[in-house]
Amino acid sequence: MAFDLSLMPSQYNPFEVEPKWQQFWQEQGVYTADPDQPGDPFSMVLPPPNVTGNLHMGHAFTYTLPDVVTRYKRMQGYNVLWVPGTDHASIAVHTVLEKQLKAEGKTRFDLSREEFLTRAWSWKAQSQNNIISQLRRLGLSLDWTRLRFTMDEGLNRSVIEAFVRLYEAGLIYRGEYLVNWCPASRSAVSDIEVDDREVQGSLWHFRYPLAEDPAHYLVVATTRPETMLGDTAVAVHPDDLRYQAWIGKSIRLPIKDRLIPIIADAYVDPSFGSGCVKITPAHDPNDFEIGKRHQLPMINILNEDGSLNENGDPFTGLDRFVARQKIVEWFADHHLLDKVEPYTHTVPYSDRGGVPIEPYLSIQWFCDVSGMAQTCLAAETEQQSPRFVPERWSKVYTGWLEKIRPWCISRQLWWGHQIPAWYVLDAAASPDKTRTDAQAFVVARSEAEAYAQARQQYGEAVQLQRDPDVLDTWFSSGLWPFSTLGWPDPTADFARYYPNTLMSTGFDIIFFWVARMTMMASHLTGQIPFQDVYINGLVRDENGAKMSKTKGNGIDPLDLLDRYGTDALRYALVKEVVGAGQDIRLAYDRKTGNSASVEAARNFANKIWNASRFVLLNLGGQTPAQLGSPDPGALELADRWMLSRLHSTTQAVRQALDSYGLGEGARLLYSLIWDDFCDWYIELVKPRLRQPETSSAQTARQVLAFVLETLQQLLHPWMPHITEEIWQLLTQPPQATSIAQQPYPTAQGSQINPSLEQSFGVVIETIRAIRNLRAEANLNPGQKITTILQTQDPAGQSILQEAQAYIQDLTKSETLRIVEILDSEPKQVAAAVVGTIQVLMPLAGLVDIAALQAKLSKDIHKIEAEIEGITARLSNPNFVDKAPAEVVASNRQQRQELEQQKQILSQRLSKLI
RNA sequence: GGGCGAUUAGCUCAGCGGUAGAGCGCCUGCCUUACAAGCAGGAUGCCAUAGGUUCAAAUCCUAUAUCGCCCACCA
Repeated sequence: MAFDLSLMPSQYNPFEVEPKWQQFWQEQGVYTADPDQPGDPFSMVLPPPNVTGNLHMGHAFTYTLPDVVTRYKRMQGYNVLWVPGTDHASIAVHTVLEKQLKAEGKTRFDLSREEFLTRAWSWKAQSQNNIISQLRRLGLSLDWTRLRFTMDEGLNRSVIEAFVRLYEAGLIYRGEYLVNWCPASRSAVSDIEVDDREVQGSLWHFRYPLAEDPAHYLVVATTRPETMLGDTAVAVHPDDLRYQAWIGKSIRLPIKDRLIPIIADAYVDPSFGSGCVKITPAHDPNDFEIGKRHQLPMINILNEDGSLNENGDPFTGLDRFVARQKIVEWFADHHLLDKVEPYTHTVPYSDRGGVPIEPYLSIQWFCDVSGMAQTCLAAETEQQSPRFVPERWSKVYTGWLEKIRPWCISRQLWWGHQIPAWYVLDAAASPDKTRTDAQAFVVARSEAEAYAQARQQYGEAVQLQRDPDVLDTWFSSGLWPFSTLGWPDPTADFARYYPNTLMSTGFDIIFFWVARMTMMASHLTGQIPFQDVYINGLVRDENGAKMSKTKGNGIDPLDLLDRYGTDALRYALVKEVVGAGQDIRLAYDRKTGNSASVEAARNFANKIWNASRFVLLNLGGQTPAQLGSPDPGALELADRWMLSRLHSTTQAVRQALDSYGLGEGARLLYSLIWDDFCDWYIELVKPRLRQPETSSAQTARQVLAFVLETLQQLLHPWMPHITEEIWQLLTQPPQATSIAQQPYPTAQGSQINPSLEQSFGVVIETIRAIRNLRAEANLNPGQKITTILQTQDPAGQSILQEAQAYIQDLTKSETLRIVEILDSEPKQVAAAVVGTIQVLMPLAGLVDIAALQAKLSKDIHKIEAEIEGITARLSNPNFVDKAPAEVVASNRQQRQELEQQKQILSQRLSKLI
């Protein structure tokens, strides 16, 4: 039965093949994990993409890498679970929705919380569908039956449980904190929403008179004069000799006429400015820390909209920037303005509001993570748990844990997990976040539980109001490795797949996410949540710049998928990866939308496709199983060479994959498939297949079938779709099954033959030399020639004899003579040397004597230079004494060979003249 | 200011102790019944600079320069 060619057009079409198998995998549940099945577990959770917008190139990269690992592990027989999901991303979703509201001329405060959340959920539904279909297009082997969302019912239960447990352990508390406040949007913003801009400002130097002696003053400098209204101290360095006498005395604060102390704190840099710093604990993070150290009062002078409050008297009601001017004028008028300098400094701006943010004192919820951090540090330094790949990221992780600070977990937003704390209402007052409040509250898993608790403590008539704030998104993300497995319930998944085997993510979220997961997990589950952390770098644009929305230099992965197919994009991204954690640059032409590197990968796919087409055309419809294994005794030289290459590469690929060498594995297979299999083996086997009835042809078919199937399995982790298609066409499995479920090829040491590979290399070089002579003589491709190979080396003789038919065929030599000694000397001969083999091509009337002469001379010069180098080395006694014997021996042998080559070339040259 | 990467062919990058490799691009021939998204052949490199270790350095060490990232940011 002949192969139906219509199944394989001469160009590979990923757009037909890829959706077909994505659907097949889904329908067959190929990636659905079963905890009851055998096999060592290999488990991962997908870093959940935000439910905002589309997948970008970073996602394509950071998700393809672990997919390669996962597919490898699955084929190795592990019981694999890879859990997909999405993240609710409080801030990002708020940003999107509030932008929509703004277009309608509203703010979220014009809506009820319920109305806002309804909008948020519908946005989420739409966005999640979009993202899921894009993840599917990447061909990721995720278990979709276990899809989670960080705000779904089960995860909400995990979050509430975690909060209550941490609270009950005394690790969650309320406290004062300076948040980044955006006066324009009247909300707190996170650090990542703060955009540092360099601005040309001024540094104002104010004189602060001493209380007991107004004639003397200290000079303090500030970039924000209005904050002086909230000053509660002036600080100097404790060792600063200039101010020793002042420490402990008081300043009479101008305008406010308030007495504030002069304190000593090592934070102050004596060499900067006057060495005196005004301290405004309620409006500056550093001052806040100093204020706490010295128990200074914290005076908030601002309203939520950035105007001055009653503490800002006499400027109450003025905008902060208007007040700034007034205050500067006041100091100037009172001869207390020492000087004004132009000053360039960075000012934090709100991404959302586009105005400078204010550090703003408020009551927030905190998590004391210091104990967890210590546990994680000990695990990392003592047991390398988790193990970072590459290892250098471990330092980033431990460095952050070492200087850990309390984690502010409350956010003044609506979309997210609402904090499970209820305030006891006394005078029907809502909780006031701007002052230290002594308001009573209870923390509980539900409102009913909260009331039960409150009634017990405060009597039956008690009324409760839930804290309106939500938790930092990273709080739920921090539970992701175990909340997705059903925690806190003792589920089968949790028992089987926790802790995870691998966490694969970008370096940018080691702090935000990886450390939060290890800390939360260490406390709540008593375990580090994953064994290995594989850190990937960035995908940079064609100029090496980081892709970002603001720069607008992103490259849309969907465009590249549409143009080249999924396998091509996957392969192009992974092939670039060296070791791990290295950034990659993606070639891209912004005008045409072409990407040279993805195109090269697409061409590689097409090459595989056509090689498979050739094999299938020659197998007569038989599968590898039907053809059976070749009789070892029937294997010919090329067969043995191909099998050796296949097995030695298999070994190298497995070694690479075992140490996360994903790019190296990709490159090894490229060369095996394109160079060894296509350029050499298929070409060598063609003459045998022209006589299909012979046993030589049958052996070739058996080897071709076996090698092709093995290649698909080897390559499958990188290019899952095309390998599935070819494998199905080739093996025609009777039942629905996927290549993803086949065992990964194992290398058989008995088939690996280095000396065969080496001597076959001589054959290849000889063929190349003959082809080169043909090309230089400008012979027509069809022109038949006679070739003479001369060598006295017995090993050379024997390999050439064995490969005679190959050489003759691939060089179109009508006659090929292999001799030890040249009998007759033809007149006009093109010549070259391979090792100790002399290659001669009699070409009466066709040889350009002058050109050949020049070429031979050039070769001789090159060899002489090499001989000189080796001779210098060998005549150095230190080298001969100290270098390993085999290195010395190989140098000697090399020199001998080069001398022979030189001799042959010189003879040839002399005969030419 | 502290830390981490990178610097190899025109471009993008491998190699990481025994004197250089790939893909793309370029040049020359080819539509050779698997593939022109291809085949054959070819040209191209003081491996950033300066020291050091070593018999031997693109490869290890130390500085320097340039580029890039992260963290902390002096009122």
